[in-house]
Amino acid sequence: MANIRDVAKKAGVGIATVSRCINEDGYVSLEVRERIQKAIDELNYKPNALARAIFTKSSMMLGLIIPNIVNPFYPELATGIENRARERGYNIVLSNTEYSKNNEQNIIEMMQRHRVDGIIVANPQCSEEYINSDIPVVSIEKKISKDITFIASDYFKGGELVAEYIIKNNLKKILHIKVPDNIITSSKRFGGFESKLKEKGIKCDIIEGIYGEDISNIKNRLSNYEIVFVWNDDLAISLMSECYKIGLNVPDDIQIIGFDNIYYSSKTSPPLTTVGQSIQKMGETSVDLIIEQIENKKTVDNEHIFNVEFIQRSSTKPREK
Amino acid sequence: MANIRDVAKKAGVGIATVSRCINEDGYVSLEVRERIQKAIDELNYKPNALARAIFTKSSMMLGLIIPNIVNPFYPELATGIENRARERGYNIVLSNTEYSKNNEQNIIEMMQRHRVDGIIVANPQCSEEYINSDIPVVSIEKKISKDITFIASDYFKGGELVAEYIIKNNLKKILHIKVPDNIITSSKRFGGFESKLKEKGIKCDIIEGIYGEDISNIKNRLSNYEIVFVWNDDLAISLMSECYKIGLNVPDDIQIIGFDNIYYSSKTSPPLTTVGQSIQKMGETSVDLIIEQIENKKTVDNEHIFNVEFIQRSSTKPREK
DNA sequence: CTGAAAGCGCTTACAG
DNA sequence: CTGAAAGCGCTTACAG
Repeated sequence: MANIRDVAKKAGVGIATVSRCINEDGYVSLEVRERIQKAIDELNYKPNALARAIFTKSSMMLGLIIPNIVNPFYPELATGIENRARERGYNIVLSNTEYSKNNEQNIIEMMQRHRVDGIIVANPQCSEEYINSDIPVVSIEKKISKDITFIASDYFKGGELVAEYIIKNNLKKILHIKVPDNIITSSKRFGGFESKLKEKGIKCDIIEGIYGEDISNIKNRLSNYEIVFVWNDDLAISLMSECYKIGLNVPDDIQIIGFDNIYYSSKTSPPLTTVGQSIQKMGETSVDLIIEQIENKKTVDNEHIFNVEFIQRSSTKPREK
Repeated sequence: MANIRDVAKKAGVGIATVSRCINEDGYVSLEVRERIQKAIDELNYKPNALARAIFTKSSMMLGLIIPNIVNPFYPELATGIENRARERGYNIVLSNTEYSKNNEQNIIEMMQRHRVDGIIVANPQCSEEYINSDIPVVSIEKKISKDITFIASDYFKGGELVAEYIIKNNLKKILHIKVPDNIITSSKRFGGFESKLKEKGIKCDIIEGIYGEDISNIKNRLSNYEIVFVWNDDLAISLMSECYKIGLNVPDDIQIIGFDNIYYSSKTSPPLTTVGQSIQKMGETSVDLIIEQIENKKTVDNEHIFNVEFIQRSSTKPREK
C-alpha cells in the first residue's frame, strides 16, 4: 500500500506538504494541492491513521464495553453512541463482556493498548481497572467512583411510578422480580418501588437472581399474583411468553410491567406496559461527555440522571375511574 | 503514559530486550524478565498496539459493518463474530450504516485508514469500494463479486420450505411480504417460494418494499388472507402486533411465518413459526474465513451457504393428518 | 542472551 | 508557500 513518500515523489513535492494537504492544515497552493490530489487518487493512497495517532496522541477511537448484545437495550444504546460518535468524527471499538469480569479486564487492557481516546462502559463489573486508567471513562447504569462520570436513569423514580400504579389500582397480590445480584450489585436500584409500597403498608413478594430461561421455574406460582413488576423488558417479554404457554391471559389474569422500553416492548401481544428510559439520548450524552473530557482533559459534570416515564400499554388494565 | 524506553531504563536493559520480553519472542533470561515485569507493573506500562501495528503491518483489528443494529439478527450475528474474533486474538471495530450507502462509503474509508486487517460486511450496499480494497473482505447475505468470499443461508430452500408448508396444508389465500428492493437487490432471494407455488398452480399476492411502521398501511387487507409469509422475523413480529391490535387471532384467523429465527421470535405470543438461520455460526465462520485470508493472503473457499430449517411454532396451525 | 541502530508512516517546528 | 530533519513508540535484523 502506498505511503506518504510515494505520494510526495509522484507529485514532486516534499512529504510535509502532502501531510499539510491531507490534514488541511497550513497553506498549500491550489496548483500543488491539485497535483497531490491526483497522485493520491492514482496511487489509491489512504493515510495511515495509526501512524498519525501515535504522533498526535489521539486515535479518534472510542471503546464501548457492553455486557450483552442480545437484550436490545444495549444495541439501542450502542446506536445512540455510534451515531453521535460518528458525527463527532470518532469511531467505535465495540466489545461485549457476556457479563464476565475476566473478559472485561481483558477488553480494558486491549483498549488501553490500542490507545482508544476514551472508554464508555455500560453496567461495568470491574472498578479498579477503570479507576487506574489514564484514559477517560464514562460509566452507564452503575457508578464506579466519585471521579468517574456516571450516567443513568432515575431508577428510584421508575420504581415509584410502578408502585403508584399498583396503589391507585388497589392491587394486592404483587410479585417483584428483582435485578439479579450478580448483575447490578446495588440492590436498591428500584428502592422507590419497595419504599413507596411500604409507606402504604402494602406487601409484595420478591424473587431475586432470576435470569433468562429460569423464568419457567416460577411459572407454577404465577397464578397467585395479580401483577408482576419485572426488572427489565427483556425478561418481562419472556414472562409474557411463559404466561401465554400456560394459558394465563395478560392482562386479565395477570398484569405485567417491565422496565426500559426497548424496541420490542411495543410489539408484543399485548404491548408491554413499562417504564421508559431515554436510551438513545443516554448514549448520545455519554459520547458528548467523554469527548468533553478528552478535549478539555477535565471532568465537568460527573453525574447525569435521566428522567423516566410510565408508559401505559395493554399488559396492564387500569380500573375505570 | 510510560513508553518502552522508560521501562528499559527502569529495568536497566535495552529497549530491544523489553520488546522481546513483552512479545515472548526470543530468549530473555528469567532474572531479566522479572526485572522488566516489575518495571512494567510499577510504571503501569501498556505497550502501544498502534506503534506495533505500524511495524508489523497487522493491527489485529477487524472491521464489522452492519446495516442496522435494532433488528436483532445483526446483534446476534455480531455476537458470533465478536466472540470468535476475541478467541482468535482480534478486536472488532463496529459500524452500522443505517442502510445508507454514503455512510457505508465513509465507514470503509475510515476502516482502511485505521488499517483494519479485514472487513466483514453484512448486507453491503457498496461494491466498487470493496472490490478495490487492498484489505480482505468477507460479505454476508449479499454477494459482491466472484473474488470476494460470500456467506449466506440457503434462502432459496427457505422459501421452498414455506411453500411446502402451504401446499401441504392446502392454504389458498396467501400473502407474501417481500424483501424491500432497496435493501436486498436480488429480488429472487426467496425464489424458491414463488417457483414452488407456481409449480402447483397456486397464486399468491405480493407486497414489496414495506418496512417498519408501514406495516399498518396494509392492515385493512389482512383479513383477506389465511397465511402471510414475511421476509424477516423483525417485520413478522410487527405484523403480529398489528393483528393483535385489530383483533385478528393468530393463528386461528391468520397464520404468520417469518424468516431468521431471531431471539425474540420464540418469545412472542404466540411464538413465531419461522425459517431458522444459523446466525451465530455464520458469524463465526465469517471470522474464520477472513483470518484465513489475512494469514494466507489468498482466498480458499469463496462461497459458504448455510442450511436452513423450518421451525414450527404456534403462529401457524398445521392441519391434523 | 542482549544492545545499538535503522526503519515503519506519519506530524511538527524550524528554516528558507 | 514549501522542504529537510527530528521524533512519536515500537520491532527486527545485526553484531557482540
